[in-house]
Parts: sequence; C-alpha cells; structure tokens
Amino acid sequence: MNYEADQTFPADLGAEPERCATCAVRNSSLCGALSSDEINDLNKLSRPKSLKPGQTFVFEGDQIKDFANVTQGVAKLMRGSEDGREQIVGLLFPSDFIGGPMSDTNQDEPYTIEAVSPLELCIFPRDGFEVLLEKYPALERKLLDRTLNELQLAREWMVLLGRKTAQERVATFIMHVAEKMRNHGCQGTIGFDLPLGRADIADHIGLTIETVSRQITQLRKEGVIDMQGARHILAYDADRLRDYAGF
Amino acid sequence: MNYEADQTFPADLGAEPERCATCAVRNSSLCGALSSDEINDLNKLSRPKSLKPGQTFVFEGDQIKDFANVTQGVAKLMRGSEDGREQIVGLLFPSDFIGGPMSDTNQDEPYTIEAVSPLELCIFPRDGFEVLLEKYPALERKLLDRTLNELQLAREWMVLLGRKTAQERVATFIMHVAEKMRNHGCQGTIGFDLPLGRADIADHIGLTIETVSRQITQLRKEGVIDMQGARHILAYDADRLRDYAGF
DNA sequence: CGTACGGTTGACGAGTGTCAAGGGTAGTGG
DNA sequence: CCACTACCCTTGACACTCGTCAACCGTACG
Repeated sequence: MNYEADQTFPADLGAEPERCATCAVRNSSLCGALSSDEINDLNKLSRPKSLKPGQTFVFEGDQIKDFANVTQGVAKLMRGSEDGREQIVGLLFPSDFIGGPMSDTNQDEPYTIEAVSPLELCIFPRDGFEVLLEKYPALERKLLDRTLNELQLAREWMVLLGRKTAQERVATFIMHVAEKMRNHGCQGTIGFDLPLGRADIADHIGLTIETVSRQITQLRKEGVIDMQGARHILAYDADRLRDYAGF
Repeated sequence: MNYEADQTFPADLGAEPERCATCAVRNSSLCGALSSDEINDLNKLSRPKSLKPGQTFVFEGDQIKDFANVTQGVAKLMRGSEDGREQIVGLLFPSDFIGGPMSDTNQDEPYTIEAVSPLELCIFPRDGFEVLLEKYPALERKLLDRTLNELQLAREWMVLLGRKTAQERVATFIMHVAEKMRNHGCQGTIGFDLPLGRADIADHIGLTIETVSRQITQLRKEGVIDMQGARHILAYDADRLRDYAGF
C-alpha cells in the first residue's frame, strides 16, 4: 500500500518521505515518536500550509477540522472579548502541536490561532490523526507529555498574571522568550529578536502597551538588558534578569 | 493474592475489591477506564489516606513519590513565594487525579497540595501506576483527556487573571464553583457552600481578601446573589450571574 | 519627501492594594 | 447555658500601581 515499502535495498528500510526527511522539526515534534516506517502513515495524511502574519488558522467558535505541527515561525493562541479586551494564552513555536481539546464531544474551539511571523504548518485531518493515536501508543504518550508540559506552563503563567508586578511580568516574559529562542537555535543566548510587538506582549502578560513600554525602558536604564531597535534584545546577565522576574 | 478473587459464583466474575466497589468516584475518576478485572491491578497498589484541612500532600520542592485520586473533599494546588505572595493554580475535587508532571526527568514538584476541607485520597506509588499506564491504553487515554481538560481550565483562568475586573473575577469564580458542586451532587443548583474562605478565593482569582469581600457585598446589594452566612451562596439567577462574569 | 504605524513618554485618574478598626460567628471553657 | 476568645469577614480611609488619554518620535515604506 505504501510505495516506499517495496524498496529493494535493506539500507533503505528506514527511508522517509522527502518532506519528513528534510523537516526541521522531524524529531522535536510529535513526529519524533514515530519511526521512519511509521511516519509514512502520517505523511500520507499531511500537507504543508503557509500563513502570513495576521492570518488565522482557526477562529473562536469554529469547529476544528485539522490538526497541525508548527514547522516554522511563531503563532499566538488567544481569546478575545466583544469590548476589545484580549488575552494571549499561549505562543506556538516550531515543533509545537496544534490540536486542542480532542474531547469526545465535537465542541467549538474556544481560541483563535493567528500567525505572528510568517508561519509554516504541516496540517492533517483530525480524524485520521486520531486513528494513528490508537495505532501508535508512543504517539499518544508523546502527546500526553506535551500536554502536561503545556499545563505546567499555563500554571506558571497563572502565577505571573495573578501575583507578579508589571516589572516582574516583563522580565519573566523576556526570560521565557530567550529560552524558547535558544531551544530553537534562533540566535545565541544573549541576543535575540522578540517575536511579538508591544501590543501582543501586553496581551500575553496582562498589561497595557504603555506599561510594557515603560517597564522595558526601566530595565534598559537599570542595565538589566540592552536593546538594538525595538525588537532586538541583549540579555547579558541571565541571573540578574532572573532576580527581576520574581518567584 | 486478592481474597475477593477466589469467589465461586460465575456471577461474581466481575467482582471488585470492596474498596473500589464502594468508592464514590469509581466511575468518574481515572478508574472509570478500567474494568472490574483490570481494577484489581490498581487496587493492589493503592491505599486510602485522610488529611485534615491545612495538611499538605506534597510540598513545593519535594519529589513526588505517590499519585492519588481525590475521593472526598477539596484540595488546593498552589505556588507561594518567600515574600508571602501566593497563587492557587487549581482546585482538586472528588474524582480529580493528583500526579503532575510525570515527565521522564525526576524533577521536583513545583506546587504544594493542601487540603481545604477534610480530604480523602486513594494513593498509589508512581512507579506502579506508570506500569499500568503502559498496560492499559484506555487508562492513558483517560489521563490525556483529563489533562486536556485541565489545560483548558487553566487557560480560561489565564483570561480571568489577565483581563477581567475584580467584579467579573468574583462572579466567574462563583459560577465555576456552582458548576463543580452541581457535578458532584453537593447540594442543588441555586444553593451551595463555598469550599474556600476569602483568603483562598483571593489567592485563586488574583485579588486581596478585602477586594473579594467588597465585590461579594456588591453582588449581594445588586441582588445577583444572596447569602446565608459567609459561606453559603444562593444563586437564583444563573444568567444574571453569567452577565457579571464577563467574557 | 510624506505618510502610516508602532513605540515612547507625560499627565492624570480609576481601580485595586494596604493599613487599621470594628463586627459576626463558632468553638471552648466555666 | 452563657461568656470568652479567636478567627474570619466586613468596612472605611488612604496610597499606589497601573490604565487611560494624548502628544510626540522614529523607522519603514510608498
């Protein structure tokens, strides 16, 4: 059934589809749970998709039909209100998985996912993916691990939103982004670009644009960070930054 | 090995250990994924444990050795700082599962779990449970579902903590508790006891005791809720309350 | 060169936190 | 059975952080 399967060279036993073999998140994403053979199942379901900044992948209230892996770029997961308030409840980096509730009931998606930078996804239909979840326990286990990590992160953010001062929030946010960027090899430890503008930062840490701006200025004046332009941050002293991030 | 196992009547094939058969959360907890036969495996590992209000099950920084199901009572999952600030990141009701990160690394538990009312747990060693997770896919699937639900809840709370006013927070909190209580059959829809005192409510919704108190008074004065004593709430008009809860 | 957009800065005000005092209620001991 | 005590809750006065409104600046792009 799989045209890769009737290969003749034993050395090719593990041959993967081109798109998977060259995928930047082949091992760091959920797909890392699948062997070269197994990944064919998922590959057959999947196709790439590109989004420009500002484009949405799902809207609040939609029924989500497709799941996806982020292969490149950054997206935001957000909830908005009629009166203009907005809260970003998560950021999606390369290797992150998009496929929310997955509960038995086909309820509507409560959040909007929007590209923040040019975004590359590898999408596949929900139904087909759930079949594979049953078929490959390692896949389900990896999804569980990922979900537990996101829960952990969400709870840390609850501490930030519930109990930290404006200054601590900004410092914590910068630390988190620095770590994400380091993990994805985007630049070195001390210098990196913020993937979000001031408005999105504010919506992520529960402040206003102005307060975010003031606190960044403050951190600059106190020499905790340095900046080149509005987006590029230099965090020489990680320990000092951690002191500013609160508990 | 299990004295219930050597029964003589075929009708008893599905006989369960006494403690499981009479357990209040036999089906609503993770155990609901296990058949009468299968649950013996877990039962052999488990034993009951009681905690009085104020006693802790795990401390921040501990290595968690045991997992547990809540069979009765309410507990809080919290994170504190040296300078006295505290954030409650979750409440644990009957049928809820305690067994956090479960990640490969044996990292320390980041949160403290403390009984809020007289608490009954069914605890079992982490190692043994993880073996059962491998053995019974339905168990792992249920754990995944549960974790996804908690993630969903955590994100809703991020919206509350990041963007809602004091009044909206209190109204939302009351709604959530009302629903939990209804689900657990503790009293009717309109009248129920708050499981938390003002201090814990404040630490859960990111306010101070005084502000919580003032907002509850406000809701009373506006006729949205009524109270009998400081703990018992009467929420006649659920729709009205929802209007006060924001988005 | 002009325009638009995002970021910064300042002045002011609202909402919530802080500090302090006073009241209820439940549990304890006489 | 009543009084005392302790704890939690409520209420008030005031302070402070952060939000709001508005002007200005810098950079990118047409």
